[in-house]
Amino acid sequence: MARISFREQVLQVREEAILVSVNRLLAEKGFDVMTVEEVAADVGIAKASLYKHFTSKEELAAAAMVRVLDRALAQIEALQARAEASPVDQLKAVARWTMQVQLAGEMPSLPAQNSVLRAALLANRAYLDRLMQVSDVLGMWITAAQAAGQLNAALPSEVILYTLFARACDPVLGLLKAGGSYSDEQIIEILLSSCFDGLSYRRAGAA
Amino acid sequence: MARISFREQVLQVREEAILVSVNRLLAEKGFDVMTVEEVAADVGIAKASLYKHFTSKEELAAAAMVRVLDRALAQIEALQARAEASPVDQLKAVARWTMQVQLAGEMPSLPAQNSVLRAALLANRAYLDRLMQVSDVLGMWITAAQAAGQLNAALPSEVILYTLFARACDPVLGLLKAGGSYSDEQIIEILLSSCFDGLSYRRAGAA
DNA sequence: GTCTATAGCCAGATAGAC
DNA sequence: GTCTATCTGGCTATAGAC
Repeated sequence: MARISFREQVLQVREEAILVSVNRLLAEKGFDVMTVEEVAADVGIAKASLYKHFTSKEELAAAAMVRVLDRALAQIEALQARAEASPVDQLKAVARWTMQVQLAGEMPSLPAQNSVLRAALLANRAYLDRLMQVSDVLGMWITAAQAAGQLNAALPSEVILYTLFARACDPVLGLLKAGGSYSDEQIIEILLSSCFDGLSYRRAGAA
Repeated sequence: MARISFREQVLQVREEAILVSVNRLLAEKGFDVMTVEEVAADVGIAKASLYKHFTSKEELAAAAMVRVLDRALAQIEALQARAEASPVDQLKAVARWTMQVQLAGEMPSLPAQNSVLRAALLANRAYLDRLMQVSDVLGMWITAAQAAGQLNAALPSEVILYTLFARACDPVLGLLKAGGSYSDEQIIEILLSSCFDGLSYRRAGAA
């Protein structure tokens, strides 16, 4: 095991603090509105110091995405360990976790249109790597659930994958939370039902 | 009927041209990235002239939202005329129209986090008025469909309303279109199915 | 590596001539 | 009402002292 100097540990801790701030600010305001100055002020360092750790605002966002994808992968790994759960239950657990993160105000939100940011993300190995890891595991669960007759096999598996990813930025969560009529847990269960069971009526006993 | 001078007609035409440009740019880039200068250049007038018609960027966005809500209300009115359709079919038709507009690149997208914009929208009578009109009609259809056993009565009606509204900014549409495997019509039918019937398997013949 | 200070740029909004 | 020219301010990013 390589020795890590005290100085390097301090740097790691600082980088972690930066990512916590970026994550929170990205969740609160989104990429376009968040400013690097804000991040620096939130961490309590100078803006120029931030740029020694991350060479651009886009890289800062990418690091935040890597961070949240790592959290997702940890969740997924924990789910894999419990082999008794059916594929569809594992997928529901992932969706539940995703919505919990969003309701907790910890889900970074990036604009889909910004081409500079897109290019930075697509050039970021760490990000792409995690994104593919998540997609691979979820894709396997989806295929298995369809084969087992738990998920609608008429839907393309990519549609199901994208739909699950989209739970991370579903505006309905925020609207219901703003309404104040439901607890976070209730909101999640309601949306889990509307997502998997649909808006239409289901005869009692349907899968 | 008040006489409208030629000069006033020219102004109305110009305002309409402005709104068309704003609508398109809001759909393409979103509010934060769109610039007033861009809008002016697209219309072919000077930025200062734009500010004679609309006193702020937020008001510009609000006017675009009023415009799209008017289009939605026209659709809804046309649906109301066809009384033979069941409530759930009318709701599906609205969702279908909403997704068509988004796929056509004509759905303005506003950030949910921007507080200045939110305040401007909530202070805009024309916007709130249309939003309530749409919500009222859809709300009635939802209640009727639930009473008729077509929609899941266990779901709060506001959840269904919000879920339908959210079709206007569903990222899955863009992801599938970018994939290139499906036509716009196929994408819409697939997402209509996943929205109303859910991701889970349904026994054949279920409503 | 950290800071202060600033370059360089571009946004939203306005002044004032026509 | 339209234009050109400009103001004002905030942004990303960097230089250079410590």
